[in-house]
Amino acid sequence: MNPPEHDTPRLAAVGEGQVFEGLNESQHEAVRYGRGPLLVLAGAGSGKTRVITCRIAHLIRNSDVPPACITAMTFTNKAATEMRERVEGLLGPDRLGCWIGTFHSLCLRILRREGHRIGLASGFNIYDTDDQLALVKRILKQEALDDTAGKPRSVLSRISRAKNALESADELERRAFSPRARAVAQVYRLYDAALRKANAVDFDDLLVLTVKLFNNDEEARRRYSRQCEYLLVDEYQDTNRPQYRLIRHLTATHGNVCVVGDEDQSIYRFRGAELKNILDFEHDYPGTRTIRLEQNYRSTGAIIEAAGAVIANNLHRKGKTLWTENARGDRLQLFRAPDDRVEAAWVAGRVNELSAERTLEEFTVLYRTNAQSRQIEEIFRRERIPYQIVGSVQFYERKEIKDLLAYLRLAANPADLVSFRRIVNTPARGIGQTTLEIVDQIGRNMGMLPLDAAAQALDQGLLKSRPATNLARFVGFIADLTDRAATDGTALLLEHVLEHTAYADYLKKSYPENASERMENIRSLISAAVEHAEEGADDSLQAFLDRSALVASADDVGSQPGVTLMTIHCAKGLEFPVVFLIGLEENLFPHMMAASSDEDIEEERRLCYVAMTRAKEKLFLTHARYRRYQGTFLPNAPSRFLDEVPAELVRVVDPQPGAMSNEWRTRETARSSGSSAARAAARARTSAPSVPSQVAQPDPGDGYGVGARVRHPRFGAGQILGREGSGKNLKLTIHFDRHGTKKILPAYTKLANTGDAGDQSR
DNA sequence: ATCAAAGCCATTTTT
DNA sequence: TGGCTTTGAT
Repeated sequence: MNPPEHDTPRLAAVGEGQVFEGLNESQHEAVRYGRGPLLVLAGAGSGKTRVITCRIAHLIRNSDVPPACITAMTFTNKAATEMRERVEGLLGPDRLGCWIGTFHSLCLRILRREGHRIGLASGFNIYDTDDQLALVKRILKQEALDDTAGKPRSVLSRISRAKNALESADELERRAFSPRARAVAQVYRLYDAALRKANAVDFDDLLVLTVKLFNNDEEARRRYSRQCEYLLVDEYQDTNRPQYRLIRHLTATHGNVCVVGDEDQSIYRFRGAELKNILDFEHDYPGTRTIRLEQNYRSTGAIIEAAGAVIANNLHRKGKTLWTENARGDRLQLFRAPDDRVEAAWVAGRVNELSAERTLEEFTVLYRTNAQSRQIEEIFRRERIPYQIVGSVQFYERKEIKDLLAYLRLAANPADLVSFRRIVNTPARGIGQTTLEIVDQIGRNMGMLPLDAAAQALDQGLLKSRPATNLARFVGFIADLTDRAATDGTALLLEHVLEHTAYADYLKKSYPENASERMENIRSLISAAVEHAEEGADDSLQAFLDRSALVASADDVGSQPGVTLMTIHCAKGLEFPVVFLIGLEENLFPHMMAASSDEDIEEERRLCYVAMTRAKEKLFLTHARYRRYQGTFLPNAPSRFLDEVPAELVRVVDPQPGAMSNEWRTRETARSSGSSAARAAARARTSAPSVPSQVAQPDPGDGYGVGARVRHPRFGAGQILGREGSGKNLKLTIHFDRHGTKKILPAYTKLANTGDAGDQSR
């Protein structure tokens, strides 16, 4: 397994020193390690990108490995770009020759070349979630399965889960025991058939079909294993089953793979990431050398210690202890806000205070759910603090962009049913439901593609004259577009679509509020097309569409001036001098939906760990005792994660008595002094600060205090949100983890008290 | 065909 | 609470 030529790097190689410069001992070992499986457990801020890039440079420069045998896989384009640039920085501007890209782009490349071997037609389009959803909705409606299978979103997510488990529709059906599961399996089968018919693949398919190819085709497998003779995988903790299989296939002949990851930063379980991939790596690849990168170069000692104490509560980990030579730094600050407005105001106050000596770009506000950005945005606008929100609506998900691209996609692939449907009457051109139903009918009965079916309907004179003219014009336009695609560049095609459809007028009419903004987006799309052509790689329409499908966000983090607001998920891989982590409350973080299983709680804790380790110098934590959430104003106990931070690392800040928001004040005075909420608030203000959290609500003595966790014989675990009446008439509003919110009379139902969510001290 | 009212329902989302 | 989809009326 260890051919001698790669065992010892050649010392005489030019620039060897440069490749190794400044690496610590573990990093150095990881970079120089020869052939065979290598697991690099890289803690947050431990320089893992550096290790990967240096290793690639070292292989090429010092070990004479041909670049064509090196492949590095990442999850994001951003990571891939950064890696490519850094390797180029180390090796000089000469052409790299090795493959550095995302899993999806690698698979796409393979499928474009080899897809025919598994019956995939060339020129397929790639469907994103939007397109998938459109297809699922169609199927549900057509088959009248809406009621049985569930809502489109949930059906789609079940299908996706099955795909990520490498389960076919047949397999899903075999172990489907409820009518609903059977219906889902049926939709899955129809959905896959519809995809193939539309000559399209979804994101999951890119991976799944590549695995299928390698399952069936040994020759292809061998060919690509050669390109992956030195395989490096980034963020291994986030790989799902197809990705795992893919890596196994590609390394079956040589077992030569270097995976880099951190089990403590795995936060995509909900998308199929399997933590066991990294936990079992040593078992899967016997003879693995494991190297831990535990020195953190990013954060202060206090931050590292605090984050380490939190993550130590997880059981499912390999175990690492992050340390740093950096100064201890300030203590963390914890602000206990009475409500979410005060919380937001406090964040704004700290930003204003600290911005005397820092630029706004050094701050970030992190939250668990997108909805939490609202309060922050409001106060930032009021205080005139510039901010930027990252990751809410992706550029390529905008309607105007998707519309325009749909024209090109249909021109490139006339089978693309979803694109056809999307634009056949957008902008409105008098092609209505009735017309489309006729076309649909023909398409299904005669097995025709949408455009052909439309032509057929016209030929047979099945349409009234007005719709017929309109439809004929549309079909003609797409045909014209297809012709032009052979000669014109993408930018020109887009301009043509824009002009011919009078899309600008459509925008003005349909979206008077923000038509110009949307038009600007279209301009950006056209610029992207121009740039793409200028890069000179592959100017074909397909190459542009592929890129549009796989390149997610156009706007990069930090590209806009101001404070950055984003979810914790979006923050992964980033770092900021000052971090505000807000909304540290039970039900929110850890999120209600994740309260049911230990695995989910551990993932939430990892999320908390990721958030904390983004901070370089200052870390502020906040929780609100009351929060407006989904239209209601509810109490929440402080997050259990707060209890896990050692008290001596935290300075607790309680609000000024007068610092309550108006709404809070009116509530407080409106209620009688005996009201539990008012008492809780009073207690919150006067209580001595301590890190083990206070209960948000006083216990009324019967064990059914607001915030308490209870168990219902039929609905299972839940949390008390409110109470009315007393004695026999006591009525509780309980949110059940699995069955939603219900009103329960404890006099009639036996409720078991499972401990107060507010008091998590173990 | 188009628009307004009314119901509905809420995590996270690298590609 | 608000954003999205469905429904109903013109």
